[in-house]
Amino acid sequence: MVAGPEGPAYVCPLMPELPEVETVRRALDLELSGRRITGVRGRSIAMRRPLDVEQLAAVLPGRRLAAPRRRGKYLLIDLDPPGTVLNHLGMSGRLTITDASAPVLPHTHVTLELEDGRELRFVDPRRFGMMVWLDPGEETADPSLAALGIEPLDPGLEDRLPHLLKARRAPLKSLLLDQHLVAGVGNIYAAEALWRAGIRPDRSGDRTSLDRLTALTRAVRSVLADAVEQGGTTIRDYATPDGDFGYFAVHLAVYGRQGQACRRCETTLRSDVIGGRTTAWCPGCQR
DNA sequence: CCAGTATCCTGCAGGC
DNA sequence: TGCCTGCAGGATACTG
Repeated sequence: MVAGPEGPAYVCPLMPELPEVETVRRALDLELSGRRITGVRGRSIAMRRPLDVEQLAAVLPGRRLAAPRRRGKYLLIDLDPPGTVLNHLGMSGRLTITDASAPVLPHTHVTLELEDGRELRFVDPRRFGMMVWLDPGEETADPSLAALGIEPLDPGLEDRLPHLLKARRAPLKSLLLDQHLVAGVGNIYAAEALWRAGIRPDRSGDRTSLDRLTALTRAVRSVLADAVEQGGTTIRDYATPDGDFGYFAVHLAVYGRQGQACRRCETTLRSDVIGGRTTAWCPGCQR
């Protein structure tokens, strides 16, 4: 996150879910709050939502970055004079803070030039992410944001989520990934939360007791909170120049560990496709 | 409304 | 060695 003379500085790692986006948010807050944007470079392309560099270039220069916010996996970068850059990292998106002289990574779609000689760059090879401008007032009506469910680290999750899950027939794994119910859980932390709660990922919501759904809800919160804390550690230590950090610092129990022994019961972990997504789990202790 | 599937995109791993 | 295929995933459009 710090723009050293050597080059890139900060990046979001693989597959950004809530903890990773929160880590990026904190980095932007620490590094860029108050900085003025002096220019915008890039080329308009098709992304999750169309990337309109001409529009960004028309509105951003002259504005200052304020404290960024996060909603689910979305990053909202408020500016002054008011207006917001709404950003989603998709699954391969990165935001880097670098000196202007740093090498430009492939698939750098937008570069924001800052008054202090640094640059904020949006890099996203798979283009599943997005960066769009929201005029003041547009945020409340934005279709992406309006559809989002409960913010999982906010109070009230335990009161509401178990009942939402209980009302649905789909596999719990699929329900945790549904951003309309709870916003910010992705494939990795959904699998981890189910393992922590000892619940099979293919179990349907309505066939699970409220007590167990409450335990799952608490597991969702704890796995996200733990990962945020890990990211925070990484922030304090700063990222390696190539940005490889994040998941390596997190102790994953099941994701990517199929074929290996469960850390709780030694059973060999397996991997199944549930709701179209690869899901690692333990047939020994997830019931 | 709900559940399930296809789709976008590139990089990488595995097979031959 | 090199090409080809398939898979990975978040959000959303679509189908039944």
